[in-house]
Amino acid sequence: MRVVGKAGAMSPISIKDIARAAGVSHSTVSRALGDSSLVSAETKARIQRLAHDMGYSPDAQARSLVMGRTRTIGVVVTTIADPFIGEIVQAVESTANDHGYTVILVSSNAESDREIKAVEMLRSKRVDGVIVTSSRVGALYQDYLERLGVPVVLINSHSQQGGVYTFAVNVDNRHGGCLATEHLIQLGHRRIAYLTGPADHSDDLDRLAGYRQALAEAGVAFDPALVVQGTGRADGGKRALPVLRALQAPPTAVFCYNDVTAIGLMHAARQAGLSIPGDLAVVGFDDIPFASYIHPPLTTIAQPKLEMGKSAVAMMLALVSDRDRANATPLTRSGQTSAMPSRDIIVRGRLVARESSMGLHGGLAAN
Amino acid sequence: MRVVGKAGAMSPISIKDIARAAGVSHSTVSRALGDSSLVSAETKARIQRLAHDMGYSPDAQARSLVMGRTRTIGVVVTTIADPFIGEIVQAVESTANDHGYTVILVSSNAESDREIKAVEMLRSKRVDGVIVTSSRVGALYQDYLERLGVPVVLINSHSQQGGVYTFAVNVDNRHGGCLATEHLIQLGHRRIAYLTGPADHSDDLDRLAGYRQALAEAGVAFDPALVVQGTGRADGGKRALPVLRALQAPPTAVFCYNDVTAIGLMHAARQAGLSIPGDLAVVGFDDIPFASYIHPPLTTIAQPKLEMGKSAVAMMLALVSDRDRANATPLTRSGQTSAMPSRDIIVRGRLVARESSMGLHGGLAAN
DNA sequence: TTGTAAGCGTTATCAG
DNA sequence: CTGATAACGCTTACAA
Repeated sequence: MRVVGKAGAMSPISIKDIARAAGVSHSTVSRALGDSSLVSAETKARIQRLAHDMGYSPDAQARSLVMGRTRTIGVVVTTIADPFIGEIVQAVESTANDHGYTVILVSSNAESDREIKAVEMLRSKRVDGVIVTSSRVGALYQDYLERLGVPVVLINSHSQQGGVYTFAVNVDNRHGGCLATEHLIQLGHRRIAYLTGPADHSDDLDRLAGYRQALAEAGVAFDPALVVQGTGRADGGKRALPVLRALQAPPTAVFCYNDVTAIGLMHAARQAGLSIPGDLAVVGFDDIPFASYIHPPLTTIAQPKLEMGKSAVAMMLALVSDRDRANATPLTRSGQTSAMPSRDIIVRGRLVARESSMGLHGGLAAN
Repeated sequence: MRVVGKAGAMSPISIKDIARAAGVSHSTVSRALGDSSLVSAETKARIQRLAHDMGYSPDAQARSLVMGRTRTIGVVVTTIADPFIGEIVQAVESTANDHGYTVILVSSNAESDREIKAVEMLRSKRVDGVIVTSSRVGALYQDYLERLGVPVVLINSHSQQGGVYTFAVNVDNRHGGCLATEHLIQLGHRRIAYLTGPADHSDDLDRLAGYRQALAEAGVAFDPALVVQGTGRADGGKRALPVLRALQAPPTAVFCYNDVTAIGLMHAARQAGLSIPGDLAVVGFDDIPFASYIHPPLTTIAQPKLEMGKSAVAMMLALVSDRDRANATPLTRSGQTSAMPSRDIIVRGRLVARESSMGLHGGLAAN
């Protein structure tokens, strides 16, 4: 049974406390703890033991104050209660941790006042960099991010114009749109709708472009009536169904901006008595965890979320150490250095064919 | 067009810079910025203007160093790529932010080495408190948490024994288990299975207890064969199906530890050609966002996630300010103070009846 | 009302 | 190898 001692808010022990206990100066303790070669192996060992026994924990704030970096990155999301964002953040957080970095999480709910408040907070905390996920980064917001003076890496976010500090990791939306549409064409569909995400989202426009490209390559005429407005949320899919059915020549297949939209659409279709994929084949985008668990399992374009998170952190870290190195030689406008070959990383998604597009015994999956 | 100036890593401006520009001492600046009454309204305004114009941002670390608190809380989760946890964290993060607190997110993947690394990190960052979500807090882990010396609030987590600093917000699992089971009994089911979560999880045991209580109150005999082991993940539901079907007297309904398990079960059932709820009625627990979007929509016990997140933060903040106040009067073992009436908050879930238990025209939902 | 000085816990520079 | 000493940016007695 361990004696706990006074449970009150005792301030944690510092290197000075250890110094006193060890009969040395606090700088020697600092060196010993930092495994410096300027301390005799003997006293080093002694001090390290002592520090351990006394339950010493270095004060990251004090250290950061003098070191000029916090080993902390800010992660800004609209909401983490979104399965796709959740997976990205999970990847970001764990790779950051593996590299000794801590993550401060801020959610903005896509409200611009919260966004600027968030940035202000991160600035005060002196984060070494910021990663922004799945946001449409408006001009004002981007300006604030720029002024942070630290590297900013955008994941699947669109910014107005590239800024000095802004780098990005994006999925190849056009390619994904192509894959999805080609898949449906291959299954014999000719009237294929595209159910969009939120308006003015560049991801959405690129996926649409991929859709059109695939149609064109297959010699299928593009029909603007088949492009239906969604929201990027489940309700968008729900509300789109009646619109699709009201068309003179309704589609036999729908490519949706994302999985959540597709799920909303399928839900509504089912309630309307439509069979999927019999009456309507559906393809989503993202491959959220539940895509394979809904009924029918959703065909989708899988984004390599883990890879994207890792890449974003790697990019961030490269930028940070870059800046360290470049104290007298600041980043050039192009931001090119040996360690940082490019300011944009594009990763490709892959088609995950499931039953929502081809049924249990349909097309490619026949067995 | 704004001139950006040297893009290099210029250190941000400090109160000394402002002091120099304003022709006053840095302490006057500090006071002015802190809106102290010890500065003439005139100079105060002048300094505040200046600070704004110069783009000043206070250094939270320096401030924390002298103030002794960081206004930062650590949030530890197993993984945020879990819809339930995601929603809790969302609630925690936004309420914390509303109160001027920043959230450091750490995910442990339920690996004990990561858990202790996480705690060590939070300690170094000098967080004012820690909130732990949905973990089985093992003895070792809890010991580490205790030694942090800051308040710890557990959300839906079970700890071995209450420690000095450990407080909790929990859903009433027994009550939830009761609700779910009563619902199935009311629909006429008598052979009702319980599909468990991960082994040795107290949540699971309490839900089981609620299940048994409801059975007993309805005069239905408890059959141990109907308690089938799951994992808390979708695969648990999947693997449980054959076990359930192999029983001499298979159940007509299943209450699952959580929604994810229920979804895995329903998925498997569907592939096996069973109809839900016709062949098997299913009830989950949590009410994750997708519960209403799967097919059939899942009947479940909704946890008040927003309320739980808010309560946890409120509790945390109360504990923190408590400790502030109690510099000379440390917390007693009971931790009772005026502001903190109880060390445990229990919230009740509510039944959300959907089609997985009663079909479109079944029971209560008939219209 | 303002300035001076000390101190928070570190690291780093410079003598010894 | 080790110890003073300064510095990081801030708050806060204590003096003026």
